[in-house]
Formats: sequence, structure tokens, C-alpha cells
Amino acid sequence: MNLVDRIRTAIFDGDLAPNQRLIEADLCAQFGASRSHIRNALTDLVGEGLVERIPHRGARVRAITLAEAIEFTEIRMVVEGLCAAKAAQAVTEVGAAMLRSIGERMRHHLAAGDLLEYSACNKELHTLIRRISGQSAAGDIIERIRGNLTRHQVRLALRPGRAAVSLPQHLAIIEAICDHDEERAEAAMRAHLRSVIEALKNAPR
Amino acid sequence: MNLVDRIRTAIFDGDLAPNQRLIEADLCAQFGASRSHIRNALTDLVGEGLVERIPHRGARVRAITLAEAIEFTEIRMVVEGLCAAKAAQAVTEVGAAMLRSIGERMRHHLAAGDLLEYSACNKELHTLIRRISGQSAAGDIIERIRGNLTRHQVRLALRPGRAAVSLPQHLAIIEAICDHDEERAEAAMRAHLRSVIEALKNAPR
DNA sequence: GCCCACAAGATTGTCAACAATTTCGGCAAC
DNA sequence: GTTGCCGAAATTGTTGACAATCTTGTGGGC
Repeated sequence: MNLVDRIRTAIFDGDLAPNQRLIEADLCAQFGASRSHIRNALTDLVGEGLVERIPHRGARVRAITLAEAIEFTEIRMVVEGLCAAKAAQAVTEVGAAMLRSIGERMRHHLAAGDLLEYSACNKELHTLIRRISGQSAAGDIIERIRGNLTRHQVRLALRPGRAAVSLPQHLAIIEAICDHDEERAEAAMRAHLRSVIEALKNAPR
Repeated sequence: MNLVDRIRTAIFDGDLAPNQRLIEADLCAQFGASRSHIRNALTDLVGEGLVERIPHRGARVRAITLAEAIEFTEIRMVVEGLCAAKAAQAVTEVGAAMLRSIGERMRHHLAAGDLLEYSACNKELHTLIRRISGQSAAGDIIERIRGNLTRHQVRLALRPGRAAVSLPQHLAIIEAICDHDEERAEAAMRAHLRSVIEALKNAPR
């Protein structure tokens, strides 16, 4: 695992808290790396939007506000909507089978009450749709955005009742794509993410 | 003007051609900067997607294929569509006046045959809409994407007849936003960028 | 007691030398 | 003539020391 990933993980896990100052010398000790490597890793993370840097004043973990999380999810909404539409156009029988299989697993995990597995399938589904769509540029953008959202979204996915709401939405997306119905696929994806946005707005803090 | 901007400009202007190797020592001489500065600037440009880097093999100007340009424009289509919708919701009288003013100038420049000015207004219009929308995250993403498109789009904007096609589209967008009609604004923006995509597809390489 | 100047310490930014890696040309073997 | 290997040159990657900048604490003046 390279240094950038390790620091990113530390941020996600809360080992490096939001707004915490990231002093290069400390990170050297913490991650056992030389200062130049830490430095390069930090500039990478600045590019990803996970870290904020002020010249001569050092870096800190960027705190994402709820408003920003909503903005990012709005962008996800339209971009993933585009991917869903293109996926509906491009999907093959093999792809359709994989989508349906994920749908089945989601249904199963929800019934079993295994929210972590359900959440993993959720991520898998979105990734697969992007892959089927062939929109590789979108993948990069979404991945970049996702980094900024992880903290908010993990909390969301595990909220009681949330999975029960999202399952039918996911199944609708899958069905529309398998039917090669671009418009319905885009609409279903947007409806799904609009519901995520609503849930975010109603989130406790 | 800082180093990153200067190198970026050199790429846009063709002083650094696509696929051209970027040898750090050469850039030092060309831009009168130390190697570490060149190095940092290059990693920034890698983050923007303008430069490609392979470990131990150096950096080169990334060549954007037509297919990629289309993908990026598709993303612009949906993201700027979102911004247009949000702008229609948020626009004030002041904003509406500014939009209409840009529309007037576009009409005027087209009539005068001044395509460069028209193109500048075009950029101004899209930027203003994003600003009115308040979707700051979208701004960052579009700016990042725009870098990858400039070469294709400049060629496009100056194509004879192109401005005549895009003017009514721009005016329709402005009108919908000033009417506070979210749906129509989004649809108009998407139609406009879909037409850009079509033009790209038909572009002579 | 409060505020400002100033110095010491902490931290980031820059540089030049060195190490590691790849590329390229020539030479021998087949 | 072609292929493969070796070494030199070119290029990138890394390091540690030093410079520049910001922060913090201290003391004097009011």
C-alpha cells in the first residue's frame, strides 16, 4: 500500500481528524517516510480535495460541511444519471446478468439484516454501472468526489430503515438498464440520488 | 503568473505539443525555474489531467482523443445542466440583468462577425451561470475538465456557422433562467451541449 | 492590566548533490 | 542481416542541509 493510500485511509478512519494540522515532521514519524515523500503525498491529497494547504502555514485535513456533501451528491446525481443512461444503451446480456445478480444479493443481505454487506453491494452496483457505461472520465470524477463523501455516506448507509428505502430504487435502476431504457434508467438513478440528498438533509447534524 | 499557469498556457498554445516529452532539465531552461519547481508544477498538471507521467520515464503532454473530448463534454452537459437548473432557482434581478447583457453582447458580436469576442462571451456566460447557481463544487470540476477540452473547443467555436447555431441556444438558456424555469433551463443547457457534442463528432478530426 | 516590538522556536519551502533507473548505441554471436 | 547483451549517457527520484516564513512566548512601555 503506497503512502498516499495510507494517509487517505488514516483520514477516512479518523486517525487524522478533520481540521487537524498535518505537520510534515510528525507524519514522517507516524508513517515512517521521508519528508519529501510525505510532501508529495500531501500535494496529491490536496489535488483530491481531501487536504487543504496554505503556503508557509502547512496542511490540514479538510472538513467537509453538510452543504458541500450535498453539492457533491448533486453532481454525482447527474453524472451517474448519465452513466445509467449510457449503460442502458451499452449493456449486454452478460452485464445484465451481473446487474441482476447484485440486485439479488442486495435483496438477500437486506433480508438478513446485514447492512455492511448491503453497503458493499451498493458500491459495487454503482461501479459496475459506470463500467458498463464505458464513460471512463466519469469514473475518475466520481471516485474523486466519493473520497469527499465517505464520512457522510457511511453514516447514512447504516441508518436504520435507509436500506429498505434504497433497495427498490436500486432494483428499479437495474431493471431499467436491463430493459435498455435510457430515459427510465437516468430518471431512476437521479431519483435514487435525490433520495440520498434528502436523507443527508435530514441527517442528525 | 505562476509556473503552473505558464506551463499550462504553453500547452494550450501548442508550444508544448501533445505527446511531447517534458524533460525536467529542458523545462528548467525554458521557464527559468529550478528543477524542484518544475517537478511540483508537473505533478499539479498531472492532477489536472493535462500531463501524463510514468515512473522513471518522465512526463509528457497528454493527448486528448476525440472520444475523450466527447466524454468530457457529456459530463459538462449534465453538470452544467444541473447548474442551469439551480441558477433558475436562485437567480436574482441583478443576475438576470447580467445574463441578458451577455446575451445582447453575443448577439452583437455575432452580427459583427467577431468570433473571438463571441467565444469570450460564451465562456463568460457559462461561468456566470455556475456562479449564480451557487454550486461551487461544480465549478471546480468544470474548470478541471475545461482544461482538457480547450484545444478541441477553440477549433469548434471558430468554425464558420457554429456561432449562428449556438446563439439561439444560449439565448434560450438565458431566457429560461430569467423565467425561473428550472426544467426548461436544464433542458436548454443540455440541448446546447448535446449540439456541441454533435459538432465535435462531425469535426474534421 | 494591556498592547506592541522583538527574539527564539517551529515549520514549511528550496536547492544542489547524489542514487536509481531507463534509454540508446555499439559490438559480438549466430 | 538480425538478435541479444553490455556499458555509457541521459533522465528521473531521493535525500539532507539550508533558507524563508510563520508562530509563540517574553519583556518593556504606557
